[in-house]
Amino acid sequence: MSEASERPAKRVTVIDVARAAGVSAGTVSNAISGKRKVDPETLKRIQKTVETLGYRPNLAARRMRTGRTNTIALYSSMPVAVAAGASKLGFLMEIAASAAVAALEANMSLTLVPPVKDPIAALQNIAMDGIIIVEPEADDPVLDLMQDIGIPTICVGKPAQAPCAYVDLDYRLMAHMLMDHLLDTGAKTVPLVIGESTRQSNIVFQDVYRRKASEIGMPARVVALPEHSAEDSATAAVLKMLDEGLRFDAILVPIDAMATGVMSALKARNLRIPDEVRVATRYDGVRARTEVPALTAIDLRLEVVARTATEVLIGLIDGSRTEPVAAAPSPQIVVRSSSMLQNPPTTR
Amino acid sequence: MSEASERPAKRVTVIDVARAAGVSAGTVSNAISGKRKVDPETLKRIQKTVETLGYRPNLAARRMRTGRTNTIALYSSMPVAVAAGASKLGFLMEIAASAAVAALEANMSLTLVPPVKDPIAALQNIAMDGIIIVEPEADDPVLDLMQDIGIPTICVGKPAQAPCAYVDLDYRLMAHMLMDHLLDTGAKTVPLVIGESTRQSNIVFQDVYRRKASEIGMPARVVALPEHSAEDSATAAVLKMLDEGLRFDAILVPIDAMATGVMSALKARNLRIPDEVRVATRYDGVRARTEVPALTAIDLRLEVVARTATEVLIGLIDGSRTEPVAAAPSPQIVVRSSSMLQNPPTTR
DNA sequence: ATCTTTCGTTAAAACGTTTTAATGACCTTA
DNA sequence: TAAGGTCATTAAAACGTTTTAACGAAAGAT
Repeated sequence: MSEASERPAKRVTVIDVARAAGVSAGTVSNAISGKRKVDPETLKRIQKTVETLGYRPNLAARRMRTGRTNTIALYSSMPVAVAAGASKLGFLMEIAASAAVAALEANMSLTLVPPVKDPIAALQNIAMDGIIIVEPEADDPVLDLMQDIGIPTICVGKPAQAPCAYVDLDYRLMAHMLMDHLLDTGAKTVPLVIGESTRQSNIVFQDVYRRKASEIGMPARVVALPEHSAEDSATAAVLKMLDEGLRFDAILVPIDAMATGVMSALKARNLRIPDEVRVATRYDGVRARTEVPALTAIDLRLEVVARTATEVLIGLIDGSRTEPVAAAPSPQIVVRSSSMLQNPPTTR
Repeated sequence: MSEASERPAKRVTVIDVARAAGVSAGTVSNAISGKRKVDPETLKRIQKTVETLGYRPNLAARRMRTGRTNTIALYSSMPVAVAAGASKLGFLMEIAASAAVAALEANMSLTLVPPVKDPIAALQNIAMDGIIIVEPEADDPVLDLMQDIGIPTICVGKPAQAPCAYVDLDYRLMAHMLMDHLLDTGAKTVPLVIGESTRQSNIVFQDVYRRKASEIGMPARVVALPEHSAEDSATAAVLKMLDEGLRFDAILVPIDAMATGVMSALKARNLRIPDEVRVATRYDGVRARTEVPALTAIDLRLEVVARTATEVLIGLIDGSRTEPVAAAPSPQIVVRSSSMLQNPPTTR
């Protein structure tokens, strides 16, 4: 309090400490970092001096010298409508929270790069040792850039480009779980409403869906929609289907914003959920839970995914890790009212 | 692609650019920053050289020289149970998303400091020009530290300490809105379940509650609980009240984790909500919305709050802003089933 | 024609740290 | 006692940028 009122002209540097402790700057550095051995006696003296002078290292100088920034960036290319959602929450932020904690435990900090118009420009002003890219697109320019300039990178969700570390989200398994669940409710006709971008999740869901459909002799009906106006275009698309006389007893809508749109359409045409139509989506986030009725979805185990990604990335940065592909935790299906029949069929 | 396979020994520096363009390093610096005037001819030449050489400034060096890090930190002291909640989402992340976007627009980046055991230690490793502190406690050590070392600081929610910039969340207004709403439903006895910490929101809610109670001649009943085990202790406390024969027809539970706990207790004793007991909480987050029945809560306008806080903070950092207290956006009450009567009383 | 301004540019200093190579002091071994 | 080896320490270099003060040339004022 008393000394806080003074406006101290100079910040205290390692040289000040050295002078006060009667040693050289190098020794102070060694004492603080513990990288080299220093006499216990002098060590104690230096520590005391650091304390009394209130020395706090200049991180920028340290970083310039060492070349390390102790920062990792978290980036997502998902359009805001999907990534941030109505309340700016969701998937990305769930990952951010866990990644930040994991990073802090390794004395790193996490910088957020939310979806903006020009992410490349934004990234130029962010110093980082590595980056986590969430759900990269097929030719994600940010991923390409990072590869080019040699920044350690890990993706959450397998990237289409070959050589990049990733933590898989196992969309294949998720697609199977959801499809099987819907079919278990006795559904015979199950369209797929999905994003039209080249994101890996879209591709895999579509692939699994088509295989399963042909396997059980169900006509495949895929509705691919733009992600930027996800909710509205989903509503429109489903209304169109219904008004053309197309009927179905379940519908799979991986992208939650689209699921919300689909629900609107179904309700607008007075279809009872789940009795007449069962609905399932992928990400068990706010949208899935607050929809009425609540949507069946999948617990992606994002805390585990984010922590794993962060730890692998730090391994890459340190150069200590050799195996860049980490196993994904098993997702869990969360069955909710949107697909929960009172009297489920006993056979498939 | 082709040149990416080489492992280039040296990174290209401002001196390389200068040499290639036939000017001095200083001129290159001026050309890039635009701080000083440089001949259009040379400017163009330098830009071209930067392009062909693929020069990317070393941010650490720049930061060391200028003393600016272009980073702001986002910190919350709230215990994890409240801040992160069951799904690690919520309040803090909602602020983070908006703040990050606002920061990026000013060429700053946002670093997350999630609640960990020793935030002071964590902060030591984070370089920042300023910090946003979310809901500081009465003698928040982080706030004190930042004040001491003179880092520009802004709080979201008015701090108890006097001299610090803040964006108010106007708890007073929120408390009034919620109390008035509950009383409007005809409630005669309305206990308050609240956190026992010295956080400003707790203090204000209690104050408003007591005034209003004495004003209308209602016996004030305040249950102050520890925040670290919010949900469980709220359940236990309410069960105890009920089992001691205490009755009430509404209950105000500002902290959403506690509201969840209160709901469990009410349901355990078979009290019908909202018919027998109305429930309201403050933050309209995942918990409020996913509770069954959904909880009446307040839209805090966090996107606006976060953006404002970020902009004010950047003003403080630049030294351009003189007025450190920004007006809070008006919160909106969101009435949900937990307090929505079929036949509301016509008079208070 | 000379004196002052303005303008674009530059060489050198400075930012605060870590690392390198060198220096003694002290101990061990022969 | 001399040679070799640790050990803790140090002076100086290096990291890559921005800023400062100085400079010459061109332009304007007297």
